[in-house]
Amino acid sequence: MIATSIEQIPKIVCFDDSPRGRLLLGAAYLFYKQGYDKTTVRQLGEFIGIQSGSLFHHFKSKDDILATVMEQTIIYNFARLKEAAERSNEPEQQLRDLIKAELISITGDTGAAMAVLVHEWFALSKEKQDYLLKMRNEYEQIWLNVIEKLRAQGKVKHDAFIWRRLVGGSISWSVTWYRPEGKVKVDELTEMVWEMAIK
Amino acid sequence: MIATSIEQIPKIVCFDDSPRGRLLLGAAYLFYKQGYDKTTVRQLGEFIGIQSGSLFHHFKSKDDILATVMEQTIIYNFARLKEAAERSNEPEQQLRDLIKAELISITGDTGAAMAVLVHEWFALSKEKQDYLLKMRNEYEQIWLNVIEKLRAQGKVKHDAFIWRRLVGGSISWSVTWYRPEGKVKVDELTEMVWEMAIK
DNA sequence: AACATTACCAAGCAAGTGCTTGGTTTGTAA
DNA sequence: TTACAAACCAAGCACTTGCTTGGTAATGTT
Repeated sequence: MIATSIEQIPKIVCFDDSPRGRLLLGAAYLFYKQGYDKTTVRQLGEFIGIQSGSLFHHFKSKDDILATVMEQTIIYNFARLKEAAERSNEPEQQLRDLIKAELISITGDTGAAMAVLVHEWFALSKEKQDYLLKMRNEYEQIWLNVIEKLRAQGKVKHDAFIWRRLVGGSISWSVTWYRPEGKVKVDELTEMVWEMAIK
Repeated sequence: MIATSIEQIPKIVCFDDSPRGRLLLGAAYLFYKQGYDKTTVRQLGEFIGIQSGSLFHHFKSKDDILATVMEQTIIYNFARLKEAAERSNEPEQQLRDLIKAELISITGDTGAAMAVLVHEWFALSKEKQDYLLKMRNEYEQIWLNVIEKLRAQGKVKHDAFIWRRLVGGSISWSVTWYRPEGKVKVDELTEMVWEMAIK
């Protein structure tokens, strides 16, 4: 059920294959599978094939590892969302692209890291939370821009913030049940969320 | 920001005011505020005003405290949902009642305990997960019954399971942002979710 | 070849963890 | 008053935790 070494798990694009990158990859996987607190530095060391003490050559604390996993994940998925938003000029299509991009972030290759981002948020220090929140706000701004265009066209009637939160909830929640290898494909799911959001 | 003794926090209906009940109330609060792992038995003891060792007179392990908090929460909110479903015979109104009931579970008095249920699920032993999953299934069945009625009327077109998960996601996610004491009232939010779900 | 940097090991420390133990207090009912 | 169980205390055990330290091997650069 749970892998015992880093060779057994799929790569994640936002982590390179330097020693540091592999460390982050392994950390993302273990934090995802068992939670941050239940993952010990000894276990993480063994997982990637070094002594636990050697971890602290790359990062100054376990906390720092978690924060870096989250930071890289946010940066990468921010870029992905931005790219999706620029793929079209037509708001309804833009919305479709945003939904799909976010679904892929959550259920695709970066899914484990994204889950860590949501689940272990409070394990972070307050300062790091604030720092990452700034990026999060930029991310949300992309959504809000599209929503406001849809509101101007009368296609969204509710408050933009709340609307985003309801739609975002549907998407985020998919981490708890959706499996990309299952029957329902991402495009279908995208369409269902899209219809619910805009009809 | 965070309370230091049990007198400062609001009661939760599913815990009585016996020593055992107060223990569970305090545990739900601390687990909610700081997470299960970061809450020590010493802190919990101090919070409710007894020695840490005395906790184990009431429960045989810290794990057992968490499981009991979750169990009581599920039982109580299962009853609440059942009651809501029986309030009307008209599916559209039933749906409204279900949405509102679940929103109240999550954002109202039992909110802290519900958050623990979601957040700390994997901290539970496998057997206890299985046990609680059975109750969870009964809970979901109430939803599915109403959805199937709506499908028969042609008011819901998508697959019932996925539909429920998208709507459930919107509702569950509200724990991350919604504050009952804020501007938006529960009835308004209910209406917004309802419209999104059925229109 | 000589040096510098990066990556790592082996061992262990200080602090904190859940939980146990043996005994004392408090409440309750006959 | 006596009897008994429930509720609790004070102390500490056995263990795990994140992290430090002083040193060695590997890697790359000039």
